[in-house]
Amino acid sequence: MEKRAAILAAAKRLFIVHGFEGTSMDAVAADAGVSKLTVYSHFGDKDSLFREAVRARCREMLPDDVYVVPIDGAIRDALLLIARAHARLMTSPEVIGTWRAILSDCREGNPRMGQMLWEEGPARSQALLEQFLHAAADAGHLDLPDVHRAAVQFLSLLKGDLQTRRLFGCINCAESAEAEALANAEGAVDMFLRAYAREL
Amino acid sequence: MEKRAAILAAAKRLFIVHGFEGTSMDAVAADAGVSKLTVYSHFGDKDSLFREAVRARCREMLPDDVYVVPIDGAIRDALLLIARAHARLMTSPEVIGTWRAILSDCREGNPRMGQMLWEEGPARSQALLEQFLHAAADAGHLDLPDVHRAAVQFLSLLKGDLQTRRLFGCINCAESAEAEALANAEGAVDMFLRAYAREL
DNA sequence: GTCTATATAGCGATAGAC
DNA sequence: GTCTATCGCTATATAGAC
Repeated sequence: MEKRAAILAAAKRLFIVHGFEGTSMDAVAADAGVSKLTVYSHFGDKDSLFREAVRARCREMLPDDVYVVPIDGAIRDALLLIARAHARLMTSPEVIGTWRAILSDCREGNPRMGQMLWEEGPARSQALLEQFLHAAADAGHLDLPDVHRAAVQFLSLLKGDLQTRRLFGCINCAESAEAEALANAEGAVDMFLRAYAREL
Repeated sequence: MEKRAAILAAAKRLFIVHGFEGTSMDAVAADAGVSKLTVYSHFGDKDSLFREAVRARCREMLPDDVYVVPIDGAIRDALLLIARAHARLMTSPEVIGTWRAILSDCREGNPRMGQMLWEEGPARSQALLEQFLHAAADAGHLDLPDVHRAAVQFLSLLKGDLQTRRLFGCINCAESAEAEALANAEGAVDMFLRAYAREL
C-alpha cells in the first residue's frame, strides 16, 4: 500500500501542473519511482487514475470550516473572515492547477470530470455559505430577498476578475496579487453590505 | 488566398470544439478540403496555427456596442440591456469553447495565449463598462466609491456561477439555461442598484 | 503551390519472466 | 506484485513528384 500512495501523489502533482494530455503514464511512473505496469495494476487506465487524483485533490482542498463562522460579533467581521479565506483558496496554485487540468479535458459534450469538480468544490462552498447567510438573516443582520442568489452573488463578488486572470496566467501568486486579493475581498464585503445589510 | 481562409476557418472551428491536443493537423486539413502539407506551407506549425485561429476568434467575438447604451432613460433599463447582452455573450458556445481551448494551453508558466484572450475579451468589456458607469455616475444616477471596482463587480455578478458551470459542462445551452441566465442578469442588476443607486 | 507517401517519435496498454 | 521489453496506434512534420 506504499507504492499506491506514491503513485497517487505523483499523479496529483503532475496532472495539476501539466494537465491531462500533457502528463504521460511514463512520467507518473518515473515520478513515483515505480514501473509503468505497477501504475496500471493499481489503477486500471489513465482515465481512472486521473479521476482518482482529481477526487483526492478536491477532498483535501476545501476545508469546510472556512464557511462556518460564529455570527455573535459584527456581521462585517464574519463576512470578512470568510472572504479572506475564500480569496486565498480560490487563487491558490492547487485550485488553479486543478481547474486547468479539468478544463483541458472538458471538450464538447464530455462532463465526466467537470461535473464532479463542481460538486466537490464550488457547489459545497455555495451550500455552506448559504447556511451561514440563512443564519445571519434569521439573526436579523441581513435582509436577503433570495438566500441562494445572495450566496452566489457573494462568491461572485469575491472572485471578481482575480480567478479568471489567474487562470489565464495574467497574474501569478506574487505578493502584490495577495494584496490585491485582500483589497478585493474587502470591496466585496462592502458592496454586499451596502446592498443587503439590515442595519448599517 | 482562398485555401488559407478555408484552413483558418476549419482551425477556428475544430480547435474550439476539440481543444488543442484533441485537434490533429490531419483533421484540419480534411475539414478545409486541402492536403496537410498545404496547411504546413501556410502556417509553419501547429502552434502558430492555433495562435492565429484563437487570435482571430478573440477579435471577432466581442461586439463593442454591447456596452454603449444611452442613459437618457431609467438607469435600470440601461443596465438590464447591458446585462442581458453580456449574459448571452459569456455563455455562448463560441466563448466557452475559446476559453477552454486557451486554458488547455495555459499550463504552468505559459501565459502567451491567456494574456491575449484576457486583453482582447474581458479587459475590453471592463473598460467599456467602466466608461458607461463613469457617465452614469456623472449624470447622478449612481453613487460609486470606486468606478473600476464597480465595473468588475457588475461583471462578476453577471457571471454568477453560470459561466463556471458552463465551462465545467454542468449545464449546456438549453432553453432552461437561457431562462436562468436572464433571471440571473436581473438579479445582478437589482443587487447592483441596491448597493449603488443614488435614487431608488 | 499542391499532392501522396513516409520518417520519426511519443504514448497508452500489454506480454512474459521473476 | 513488480519489473523490462515491446506492440500498436496516432500525430507532427517532411521528402520528393507533379
